[in-house]
Amino acid sequence: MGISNGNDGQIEQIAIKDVKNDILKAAKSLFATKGFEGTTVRQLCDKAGVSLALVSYHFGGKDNVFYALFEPLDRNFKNMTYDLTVAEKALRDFIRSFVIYRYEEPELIHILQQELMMRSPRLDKLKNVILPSWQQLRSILEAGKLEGTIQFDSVQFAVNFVMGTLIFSLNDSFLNPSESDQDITSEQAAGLVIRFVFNGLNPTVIK
Amino acid sequence: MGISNGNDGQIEQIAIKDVKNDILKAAKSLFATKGFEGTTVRQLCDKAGVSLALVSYHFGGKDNVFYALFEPLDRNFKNMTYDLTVAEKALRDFIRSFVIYRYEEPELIHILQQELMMRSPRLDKLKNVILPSWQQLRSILEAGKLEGTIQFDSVQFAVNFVMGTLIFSLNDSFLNPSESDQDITSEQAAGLVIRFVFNGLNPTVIK
DNA sequence: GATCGTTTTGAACGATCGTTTTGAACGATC
DNA sequence: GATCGTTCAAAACGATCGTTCAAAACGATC
Repeated sequence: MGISNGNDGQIEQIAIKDVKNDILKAAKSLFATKGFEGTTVRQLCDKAGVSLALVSYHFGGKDNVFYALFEPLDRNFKNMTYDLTVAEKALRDFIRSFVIYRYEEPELIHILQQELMMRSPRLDKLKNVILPSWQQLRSILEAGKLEGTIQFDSVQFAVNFVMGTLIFSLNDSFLNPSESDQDITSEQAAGLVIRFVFNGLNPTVIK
Repeated sequence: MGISNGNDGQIEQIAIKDVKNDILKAAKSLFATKGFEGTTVRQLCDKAGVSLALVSYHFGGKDNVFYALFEPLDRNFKNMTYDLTVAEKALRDFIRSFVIYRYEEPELIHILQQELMMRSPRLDKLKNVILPSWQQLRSILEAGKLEGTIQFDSVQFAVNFVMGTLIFSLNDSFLNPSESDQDITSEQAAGLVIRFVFNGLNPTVIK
């Protein structure tokens, strides 16, 4: 589109190619609802309103559209650290930031869930995105065990438990999607998950 | 193959068609590892060691192979009830039987997980299999809330939390499949999940 | 051993997949 | 205004998808 409105090309950043963004937006939506394999390039281009050839032209193939979706997410997750001197608080912060991100980018998180479940061949290249946060969670849990504020036998199971709660508990109803639409803020959602993780269904007062 | 070893045809039950069973076995394995869409009929028949046309001939199509996988599971889940007068025990029993089934049929459960995550178009016909157990869980949780032994705000989130823990916490490590192979019995696994569900990571003595 | 229905085979079908090709349209530079 | 590289649209590409078909092979019955 017509960039460079007389100025130096410095504002190029905000006006880059509509087409690439349109494809990415359509891909995010389609991959989330129909999965990667379930989405065809033609559906993608139809939804994006661009010609069929442009996926290959701009991205070099369907796969690269997928990977391009997670590049910003990769950058976001790189520089996250938590204070391990108080593991309990670190875990709360971890959950909170995860839930908040989930509210900001529900489709990306949903795609990640699908790919994890499918053990898709694309996971290899997604490890950069996923591994850091899982390792941070693992560190937090191990610190909490030493601290005595967190209890578990197997770190592996504990990590999976927390991740499972993060991923699953906030989902809409799988089978009665009608009765979903529970409007809660990301802060409320985070509190909910935190209580599940720390106390399960135990009917004790939460501190 | 040669059935009817001189007797009446009464033992037919154990000797039914090799081909159909071979296809089902191959399908269970392939669908679990590569997903339904990721599996081709040709791979299926190769693995089963049968000719390409036999999937359509015996089952009438790839889809019907999929549904046939869950017919026995459907029958199993129909007649399950739990004593709701003691919801806490009912929930423990529910979790235990789920975990045990998970150990008996890990591939079927894994396929179900995938289909749920994908919100696949096949879920409609799988509702017969899935809905009953989810509704039972829901009933148990609601009974427990009345009883005062189980605490939560939204039934929906609570159901998802329990299911997420059941499904996720026992998974092998998604990203380091090497360090999996944690050999625990289904009884131990059930105990683990029960503790997660009831107490989370809370470092309190379990009763 | 001829005849029947059932099961299996190999080849082919039309449809659709992701990708490539061709050439026109565009804006920038000289 | 001619020429350049970039961007886009239409058509076509080979490959592969799930399924079907005609004929061969099989087992049971007469």
